[in-house]
Amino acid sequence: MTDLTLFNSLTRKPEHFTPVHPGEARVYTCGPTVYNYPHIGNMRAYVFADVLGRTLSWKGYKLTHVINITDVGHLTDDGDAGEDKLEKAAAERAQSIWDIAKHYTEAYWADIKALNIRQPAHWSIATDYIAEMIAFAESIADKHCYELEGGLYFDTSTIADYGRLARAVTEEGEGRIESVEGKRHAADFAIWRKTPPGETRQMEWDSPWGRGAPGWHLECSVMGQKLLGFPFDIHTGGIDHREIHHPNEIAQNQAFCGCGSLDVASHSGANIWMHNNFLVERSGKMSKSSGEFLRLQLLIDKGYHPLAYRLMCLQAHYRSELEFSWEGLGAALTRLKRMVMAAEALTARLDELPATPAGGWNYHALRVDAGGTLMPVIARFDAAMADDLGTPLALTVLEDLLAMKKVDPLHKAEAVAAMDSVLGLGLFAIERADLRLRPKSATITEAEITVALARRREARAAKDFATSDAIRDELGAQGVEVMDGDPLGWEWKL
RNA sequence: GGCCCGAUGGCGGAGUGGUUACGCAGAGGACUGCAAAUCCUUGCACGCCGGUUCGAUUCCGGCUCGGGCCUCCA
Repeated sequence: MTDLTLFNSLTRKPEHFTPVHPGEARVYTCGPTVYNYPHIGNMRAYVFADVLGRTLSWKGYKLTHVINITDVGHLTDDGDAGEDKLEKAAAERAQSIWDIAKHYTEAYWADIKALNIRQPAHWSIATDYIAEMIAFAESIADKHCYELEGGLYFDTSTIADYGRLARAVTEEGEGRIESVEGKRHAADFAIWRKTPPGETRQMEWDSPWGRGAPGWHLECSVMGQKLLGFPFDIHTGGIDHREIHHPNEIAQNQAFCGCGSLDVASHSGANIWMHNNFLVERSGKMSKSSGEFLRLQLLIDKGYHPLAYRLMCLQAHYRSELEFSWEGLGAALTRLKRMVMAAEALTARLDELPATPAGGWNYHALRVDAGGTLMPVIARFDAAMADDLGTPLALTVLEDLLAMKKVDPLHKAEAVAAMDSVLGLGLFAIERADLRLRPKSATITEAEITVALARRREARAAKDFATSDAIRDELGAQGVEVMDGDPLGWEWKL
């Protein structure tokens, strides 16, 4: 078994994974701010975090994964002149802020489920930790913070190596940020924001610095510390967080730990910081503020199975940008279909396999073919995943395995189940037929298709090919492709 | 303006100092009344200019182009 190597954004180097607590892996993932629907680019971050978690399980670690839900404190801009995203959404829709948060949290969870992302040990909701946030802030206030009209601010000059994760000093720049009056350094950020005099917010709490709400960066520090303890093993998030949010989170963690230098990585709160790159779309970046953005549900409405999108993510390395296109999604769907069909041939033997171990298959749990003929291919798969989550390569190994002839189907079924428990494509959970989603634009029902196909079968039996071809053309005009040699018989054309 | 990335076949996307994954699309074959689906086989690439080297797509420098961040974003 190959040692697990992960790329640490803090050192910008691949590092061997050594758990803080032997046999355990504790992972914190920056989750969504629930003021709007997640787009598919957002979801790439959770597919990545899920694959990381599954790989840690595969390596035999007992995983504790936390994903937070930000339902307060995230401003529309970082100049502190912005509004809270949740408050803004609530005002615009004349809804309770709690309803807004609930609605979008549930939409997010639906996407999580559709993408076969495993449930973390905790979904930590920011507003459940207000008291802890105040306590955390109090503990660092004297040494590292100062109070202004607007609230409590973190003085970034009080800690060493500020911004090291970002590899950039943002002190100067073009000065496009409207600076807050009295801030000592441009990079200083709000720990606690006071509600402006005369205003009332839907979400506000009393604190030693007045009635108000916590700063966005504070939440993650507090929930990570509370649920996983400092230092925990891995902190993940989108690459955008590498520049502002995570450096600020690290600064708070350093202050909390009473540590200075970042020479010891654990002083940042986590041993390894990992960031997934963006999903990009040629028409422009995936930005929520631009209005239009791609939701997973749109993909489904067009007839693509959500797991085709998961496969699309897995085809690229998490640290590479990934280009989204409908053609690319279609390619992933076709690839997934062929993998599912190859796996279907093995399902008859699944009952004979040992029960799936808690937490999924892992390298040590393989027993049917231990030391046997499939170990070389399993070792290749393991090496691919162990090398900083090499999913593109791991996929090719899985396909090699699926194509192998003359191997014991039972052994093969176990190996496929094991690899799939790492990649999470649900090869044994979905069937070829499940991939035939009905596009919303379809003008014909499945019942009508069945009737037409029955008529066509009669015509073919009577060797009346003119009629049978006419029926096929009619169906084709309605977006239905007839496939005589296929068990399904027909498919939607995308 | 500052900081940072990238440039691989038709598209997507790995990887490597010497034999360049893989997927989709394309081509040929099997099968089929035909077509599709499926299976098998297969053609096609490392931005430009220098340097290091026996040898560079891979290392170094420059150039061109593209992208990201320095407002919000995974």
